[in-house]
Amino acid sequence: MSSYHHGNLREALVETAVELARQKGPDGIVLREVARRAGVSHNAAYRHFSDREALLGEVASVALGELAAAMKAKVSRVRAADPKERSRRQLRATGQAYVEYALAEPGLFRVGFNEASVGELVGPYQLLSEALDACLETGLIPAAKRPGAELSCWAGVHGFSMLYGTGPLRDTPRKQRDADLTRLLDGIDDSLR
Amino acid sequence: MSSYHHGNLREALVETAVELARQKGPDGIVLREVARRAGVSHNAAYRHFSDREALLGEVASVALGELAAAMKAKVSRVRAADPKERSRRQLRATGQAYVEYALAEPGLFRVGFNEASVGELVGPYQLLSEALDACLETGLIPAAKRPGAELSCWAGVHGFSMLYGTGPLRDTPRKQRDADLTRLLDGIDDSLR
DNA sequence: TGTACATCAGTGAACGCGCGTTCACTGATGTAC
DNA sequence: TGTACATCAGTGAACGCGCGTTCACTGATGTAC
Repeated sequence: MSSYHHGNLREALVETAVELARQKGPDGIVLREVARRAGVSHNAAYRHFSDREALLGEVASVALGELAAAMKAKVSRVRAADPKERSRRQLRATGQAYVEYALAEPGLFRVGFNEASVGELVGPYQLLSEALDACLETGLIPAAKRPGAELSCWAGVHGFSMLYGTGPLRDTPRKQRDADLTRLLDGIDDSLR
Repeated sequence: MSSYHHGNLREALVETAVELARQKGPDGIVLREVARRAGVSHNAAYRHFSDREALLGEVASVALGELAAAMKAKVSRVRAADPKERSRRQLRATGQAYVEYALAEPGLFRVGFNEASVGELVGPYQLLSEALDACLETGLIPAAKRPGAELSCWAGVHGFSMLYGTGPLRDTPRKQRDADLTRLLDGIDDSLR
């Protein structure tokens, strides 16, 4: 009786797959290994997911959810009396949180970006848009610079994440890396004035 | 007598592997498939490469060589009488060529970045540095902005390449994409003044 | 100039591995009467 | 309240596949004498 009906297998499989993605990235999500770790026969997953791809999609969704949550949290922690300064720091916070998440969870982050449908990106993207809107309202950035501003922000932090996360700059010492990130955000800042 | 001594197998294997990388990315470089396409038994490669990883490294090196060449070519094609304007356009050219290469050869590009040792990046990186130096000399960018300027340029174009190449924006229509790239480069431009 | 021989670059078979997916099955659950 | 039965969520075995790597081998090459 103990284990025939797991009761919560779908959720357990997703969690296990997420864990594997954390440790080894997209290629680490291997159906048989997921099943093994969940203590279930290797084909039980097919009761809950049509195939491996479907499970990957679920993991990607979790990853982007976490990313959005991290961004939101960091933004909400910003304190500043002056609205202009506040909007500036909030924009920076979105970028900072993005990079921090990508560096802390390189495997999950990659699954998120390889497997995400455009729709699932809505969360993080929306947060960036809102931060930019706020900067516009406070007058931090001029109206002329607002359209398409998402792009340079996103490209910058995404590129940074790639280069320092799994890319050729991955062995940069943390201190240097942090300084580099600050400079990158400064640059983005400047480009929007 | 025809085929026992290939004569040029090492080179042929690298070329074949490059071709596979072009078509399918890093995971497409499969030793047995490379050998098959080169018309040689599946273990012949071990006479020339210690293992699969060594072959991948060779492909990465080719990719980065191509990238550097494309950047160099585009820079050298810039024509402008005013030195300031010329340096500006040359800097843009490096970025543009980078993105163009990444989008035209997503598979090879990824091999280049997954497998490259820091040393092999020297080519492309150097070209960027030189373009920035030139901008400094002509007075296009102030001395205060020069240190570390490589970073925001690189992160920006690299992120763009990822998002539009294999990432979530990969289905953006070409026209839109080109406009987005122009805006990105404008932003980088602005951030350096 | 001819030839013995060392060296090199290939071959073919095999090892051990792991994967995703499908099939026919069976144990557990809960619901209708 | 008790029970027959449909349904659901698991199991175990098997299929077909392909991989990287190693082993003992053999055919071709070129060089020393």
